[in-house]
Amino acid sequence: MNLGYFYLYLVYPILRTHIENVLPLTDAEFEFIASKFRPKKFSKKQFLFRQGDDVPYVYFVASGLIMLTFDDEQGKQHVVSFAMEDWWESDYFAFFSKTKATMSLQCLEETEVLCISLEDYQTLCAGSHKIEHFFLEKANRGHIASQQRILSFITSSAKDRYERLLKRYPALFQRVPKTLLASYLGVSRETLSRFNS
Amino acid sequence: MNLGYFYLYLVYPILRTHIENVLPLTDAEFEFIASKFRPKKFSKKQFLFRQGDDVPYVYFVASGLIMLTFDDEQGKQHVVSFAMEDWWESDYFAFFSKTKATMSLQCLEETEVLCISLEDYQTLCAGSHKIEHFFLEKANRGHIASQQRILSFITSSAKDRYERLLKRYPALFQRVPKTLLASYLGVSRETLSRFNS
DNA sequence: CTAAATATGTGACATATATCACAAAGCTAT
DNA sequence: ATAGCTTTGTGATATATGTCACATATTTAG
Repeated sequence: MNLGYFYLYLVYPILRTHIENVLPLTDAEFEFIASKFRPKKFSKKQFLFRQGDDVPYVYFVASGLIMLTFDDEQGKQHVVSFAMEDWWESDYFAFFSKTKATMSLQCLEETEVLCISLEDYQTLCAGSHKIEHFFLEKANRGHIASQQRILSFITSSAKDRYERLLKRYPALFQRVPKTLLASYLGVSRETLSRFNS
Repeated sequence: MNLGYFYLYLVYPILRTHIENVLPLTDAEFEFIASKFRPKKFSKKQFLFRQGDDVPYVYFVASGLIMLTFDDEQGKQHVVSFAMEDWWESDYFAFFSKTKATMSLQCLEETEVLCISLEDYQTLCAGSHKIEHFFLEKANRGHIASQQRILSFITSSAKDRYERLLKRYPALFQRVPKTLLASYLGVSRETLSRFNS
């Protein structure tokens, strides 16, 4: 299979650049990796999967914006995380344990992803020390980022969390309705609105 | 080197059992792994490292109990996590990026650990596909656990978080002062005390 | 272009939690 | 056994945030 094939889809070079930020790859290595990823395109509001579904893939977001949400017993929706260009997302627990999703993954904009199944993920890791190392690196960074977010819940008021988010990801405030940002921050929409005054 | 050497320290079999919960190992493989870990013992209140120090190791807790804490600008201490028998802990960001610790790691009881340096960690991963896979598995589970905890901050009141913690880790309430549990839950000591009535 | 749906801002009030102060109980080291 | 430190509980009060209600602005679909 010719490497050129993958470049018909603009998403593949984005993945390659993303991986090579962590470690360099030969063309052959990338071709092997790319052969395990499938491109998919979703429209705004479409679900990649819903609570209760199987979780067939881990997703690499090449363009667009998606959110991971959890619906509680009272039917209230909570935003667990956003994922934009260059981020990985899934319900990792359900994906790895082959259980049903406890969360939903939904598009906030038209979004292009590259996705990989558990089987292909395992084949890839077994066949390439490098890519396994890359995924370890990503998992560690994800873990660290989560710990930072936990710390912000323990140490900061909602207003402080809001201001830090605004500073770090100003673009989010243009792209995401305030109701969802409020949910992500763990406050009511009304309280978040009042932070502006 | 004889495998028996490692078994002079009771901590090594604990590590082996722990790893074999994820994947089986031959004696030779475990010997290689064990050769990279050093046993250390700390007394109650002793610091494994403090905010501002280098973070020389990742720690596997064989016995005892430690906590990861963060001191904010006002000098207030916050508990980020507890780690008891069979858990891994460190300031992972500082460890991997070789920067100074943003958190402290301190013993709540006399504690025995096995620790590994970044250099040995990398040697281990480069030399054993299996152990790299094991660490990937751990990192993923850590990431998942953190996400669960974030979810509990977004969706639940302090009282609910308290009750869930009590149910899941009843032993903690015997082993850890309430002030520290309150900090871990992100509430004041007084509020936590009132949950009992 | 229009109607409906969605998103946002704000007042009034309820509730959860923090803070401060103090006393009692339990540990710890000599 | 004693003095001092740490831990815990609880009242009074302050503050942050949630909830409900409604008006207005903005976006979306036909």
